[in-house]
Amino acid sequence: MPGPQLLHAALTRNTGFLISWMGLVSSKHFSERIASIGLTTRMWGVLNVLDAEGPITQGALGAAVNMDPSSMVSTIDELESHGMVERRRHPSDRRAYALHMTEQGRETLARGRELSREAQGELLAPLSEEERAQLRELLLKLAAASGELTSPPA
Amino acid sequence: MPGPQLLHAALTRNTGFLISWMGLVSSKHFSERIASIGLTTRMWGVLNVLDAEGPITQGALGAAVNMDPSSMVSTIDELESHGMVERRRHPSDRRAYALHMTEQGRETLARGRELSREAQGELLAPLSEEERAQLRELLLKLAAASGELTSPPA
DNA sequence: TATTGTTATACTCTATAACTATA
DNA sequence: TATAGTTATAGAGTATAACAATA
Repeated sequence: MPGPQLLHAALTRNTGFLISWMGLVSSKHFSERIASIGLTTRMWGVLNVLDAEGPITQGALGAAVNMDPSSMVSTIDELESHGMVERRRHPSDRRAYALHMTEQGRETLARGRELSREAQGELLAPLSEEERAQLRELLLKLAAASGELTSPPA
Repeated sequence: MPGPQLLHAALTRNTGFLISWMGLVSSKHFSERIASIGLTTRMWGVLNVLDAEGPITQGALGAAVNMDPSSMVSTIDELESHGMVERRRHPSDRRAYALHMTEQGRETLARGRELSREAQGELLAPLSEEERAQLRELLLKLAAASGELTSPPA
C-alpha cells in the first residue's frame, strides 16, 4: 500500500479486518519514528526482550520474539554493528552466545521508548484517556488468547 | 515470525505495538481461512470494494484499496483467472477497463463473508458481546483519523 | 546423534521505472 | 503532454535447507 490512508467503508464491516488495518497503520507509523534512531521493528523487539531477560542465548531470544534462527542472525548483526549488543561467548556452552546489551543499547532503548510514547500518543489521539485504557485492556485479552488461534480448520 | 504465538510481556507495554501484533495475528488467521476458497487478502479487499462501487475503473479501484497500479494488475489477473471478475472495455475511454463482478465472484464473496464472520468469532472469542462492540467503536474512531497520521516529524 | 549459530537460497509482498496505447 | 494499464525489476521481510563447531 502506498501509505495507509482511509479505509473504504466496505472493508469496515469486519472487526478483524479493522484490527489488521490499524495494525498496519500503527506499525508503519511506529517504524518511521524509530528509524530516526537507526532501529527497525525487529531490532526494537529484540532490544526490549533482551533488556527484560538479561544476558540470554540467541536461540532463546529468538523464541521469545517468535523469530526464526536465521532472521535472528541478521538482526543481531545489525544491533552489534551499531554497538547496541555484544555477542559474548556462553560460559559453559561454546556453541552458544550470551547476548549482552551495551550502554549504548540501553541509551537507544530509552530514546526509543520516548519515541514510542510519542507515536502512541499520536495514534491514539482520537481517544479519551478512558477509551485508551479500554482499548488496551481489550487488546490484552485478545493477545493473551492468541496462542490458541491461527490453526486452520480440519 | 513462525506463527504468531504469545507476545512477550516486555512488548506489551505499548498499545501501538499491541495493535500491530494483533493485526498480524488477525490477518494471518483470516488469510488462512479465505485461502480455502482461493482468495488472498488483496483479492478480498478488491472484491468487497468492487461489490460496493459497481463497475469501476482499475485505477479507481486501486485508489480505493490503497494499492499501487502494478499490484492491481496481478490482483485483477488472479481474480479474472478464477472467473470472479471480468475486464470489459470502458465505454468511452479505450485505455481503461470497466471491471465487472461475475456471478461466481458474487458467490465467492458471499462464501467469504461467512468465513470472515467465523474467523472474527474465533478472534474475538475472549470478549463479551459488549466488549466486541466497544472494540469495534474504538477501532473505527482510530481508522477514521488514520489519514492524518504516518508522516514523520520535521 | 542432537543442538547453536551460520550461510545460501528462495519465496512473498510491495514499490519504482520504463513502456504501450490511447486521450 | 498526460493518463490507463502493463511489464520488468528491485527491495524488504521471512522462511527453508544444508553446513561447521560443539555438545
